[in-house]
Amino acid sequence: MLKIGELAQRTGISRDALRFYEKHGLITPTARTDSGYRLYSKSDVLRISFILSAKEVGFTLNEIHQLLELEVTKDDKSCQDVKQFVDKKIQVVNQRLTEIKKIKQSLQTLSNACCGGDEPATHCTILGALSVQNR
Amino acid sequence: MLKIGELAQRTGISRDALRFYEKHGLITPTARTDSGYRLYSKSDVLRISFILSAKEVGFTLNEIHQLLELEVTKDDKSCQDVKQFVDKKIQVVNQRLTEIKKIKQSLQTLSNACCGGDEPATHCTILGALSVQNR
DNA sequence: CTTGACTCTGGTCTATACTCCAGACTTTAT
DNA sequence: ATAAAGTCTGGAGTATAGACCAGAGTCAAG
Repeated sequence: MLKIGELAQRTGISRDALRFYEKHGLITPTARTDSGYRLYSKSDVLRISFILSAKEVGFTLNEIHQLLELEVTKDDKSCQDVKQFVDKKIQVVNQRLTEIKKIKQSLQTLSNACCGGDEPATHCTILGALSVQNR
Repeated sequence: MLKIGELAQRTGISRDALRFYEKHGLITPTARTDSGYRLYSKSDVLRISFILSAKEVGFTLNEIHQLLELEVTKDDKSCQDVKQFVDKKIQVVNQRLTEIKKIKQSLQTLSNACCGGDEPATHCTILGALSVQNR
């Protein structure tokens, strides 16, 4: 079990941020010491790394909270709800995937354009590179 | 040439946001009318759509500003700088791409897990699905 | 030629996601 | 056993990305 400082170091996020996430229901330490110190387990580490990944790609803490809350139960009705919610999120993720690939292409084109590259000079700004993609 | 309201409608972003972007140097209207109304051209529309894409995938306005400022000149030195900056960004984008693919996989696994799916019940939360990916 | 829709600048306000104290308690190292 | 380092709660402060409003000017239609 890790104390908050150790977890902070391991995940590269601040203690304050960890407490902030807790306050907003994204994570709860697995246990507390008698004196009230937070204790985090391996699954807490996994949870944090999910939060970081999701944040990285543009989900808000609120959305991440919703994702983490998802749990398919035996109840058919709630299952349908979850599936619907998840499928909507998959669409969002797909959209995001497309956008980021376009941006990557643009950056790549830009990187290749000069410094001995053989691309014409019109690619020499990000927008130039982008509009090449769009043709 | 479009007035601010028309551009807002076309891009789905508010007038206020457009003026905000202008204040922070992300975009400048191509022209102004004698009375001071902003006038936007086609390239402004392209610029906006780049800003939106980049925002979508998690770049801050500040980073987007840097991306838009990039311009490879004839000067070799500045060219090296630009290439270095862009290559760093490409790494970031690649990282983001990996993260988002992992998240997509997890969502997909979750979506398949129940409602008649044949995945075992351990996949029934996003973290369950994610840890399956990690195996 | 006026009324309603649009735009201008400048300013305040809000939500999100933290960061940074303060004052008190706990743990660790010497 | 005491000093330094770490942790606690609660609250104030900050950066980002706008939203919203006021008061004034502008434009298009009837």
